Amino acid sequence: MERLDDERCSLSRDGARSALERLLELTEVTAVFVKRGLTERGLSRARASVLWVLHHRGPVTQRELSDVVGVTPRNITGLVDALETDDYVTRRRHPNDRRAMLVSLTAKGTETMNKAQEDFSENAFHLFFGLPPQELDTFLKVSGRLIDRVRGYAGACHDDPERTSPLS
Amino acid sequence: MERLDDERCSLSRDGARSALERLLELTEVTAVFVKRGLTERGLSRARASVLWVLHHRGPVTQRELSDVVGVTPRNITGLVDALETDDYVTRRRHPNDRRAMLVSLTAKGTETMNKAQEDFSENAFHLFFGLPPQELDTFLKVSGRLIDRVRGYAGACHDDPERTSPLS
DNA sequence: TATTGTTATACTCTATAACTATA
DNA sequence: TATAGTTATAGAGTATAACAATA
Repeated sequence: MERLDDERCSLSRDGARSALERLLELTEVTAVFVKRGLTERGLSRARASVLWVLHHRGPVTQRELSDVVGVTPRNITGLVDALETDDYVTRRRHPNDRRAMLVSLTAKGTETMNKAQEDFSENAFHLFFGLPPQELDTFLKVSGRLIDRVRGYAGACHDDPERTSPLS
Repeated sequence: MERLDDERCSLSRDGARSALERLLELTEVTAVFVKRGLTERGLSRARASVLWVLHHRGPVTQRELSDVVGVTPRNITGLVDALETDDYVTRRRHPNDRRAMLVSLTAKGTETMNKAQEDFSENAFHLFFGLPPQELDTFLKVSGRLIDRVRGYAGACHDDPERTSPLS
């Protein structure tokens, strides 16, 4: 914090490599952690993605689920089937378009997502508590920049901007 | 950088939540990026994990692959079958234990992993280039702390310390 | 014609359980 | 007995393709 950073182009090959290694490690442990939390609730990532979208957008058609979740309509049929069997969601016909199905959260589904959101906040607090605010700021700033860069040269093409769920 | 951080306990619920949201977004785009890179090489995550272990440990038994990669021996059989079909690895009998198989990289497998490692460094450099060194330091420091915390209260039990591959 | 959701089919990754051949 | 790897089987998630009902 004392050093003047007049060595701002000093990124070495090795430094870059170990930085990416650490980023991947962070990615890995986070993914394992998220998956573990979902498994404890009896949810897979794919099914949780569907619930997440329903929780934040309200009732939507399977077509929209397909677009937002990022899997084919065929797979949405399977995921909604499973979630319906477990009483997380219900299907009903769209009032204006008789081809389409409207998928909604049941009471159990809503309750599950509310609880999940509480636990999310709780976990977030424990995870970031005690970090010096300035370090947290820098972490968020760098994270944002990395996100932009990865998005940037990760194609800039077929990345659907609609897909913004933190679960998938 | 100028502010004295005498507000070091000021983490709000909202601040924590949005921090975790950003972390998950970073995790997500990184995972997508990694998967895309693997797909371009015709590799899945699971198969790449096996190649990664072989690249870093040399020929190992399927039992060891099972332990390190973190899937059942049955699945190692399947993954090695597929990698053998595609000429990435070969199987031979273990010289001292006729029950066991020794799995090794072929020339193609070695070449693939060398190229992957080059690309890894290349990507790392482009990803982190231009960041002020002090910001990068802070990012790595906070990342390390988050990794420790997630590992810490993500059970502290069934996390096998052998499983340290950045791919799985 | 185009779109919505489904049936049919297939591939990958994952797991458990039973079996074999060796230790 | 215990271990290494396999066969057998099952389930989840993914995909494409063909089809029915509707727009």
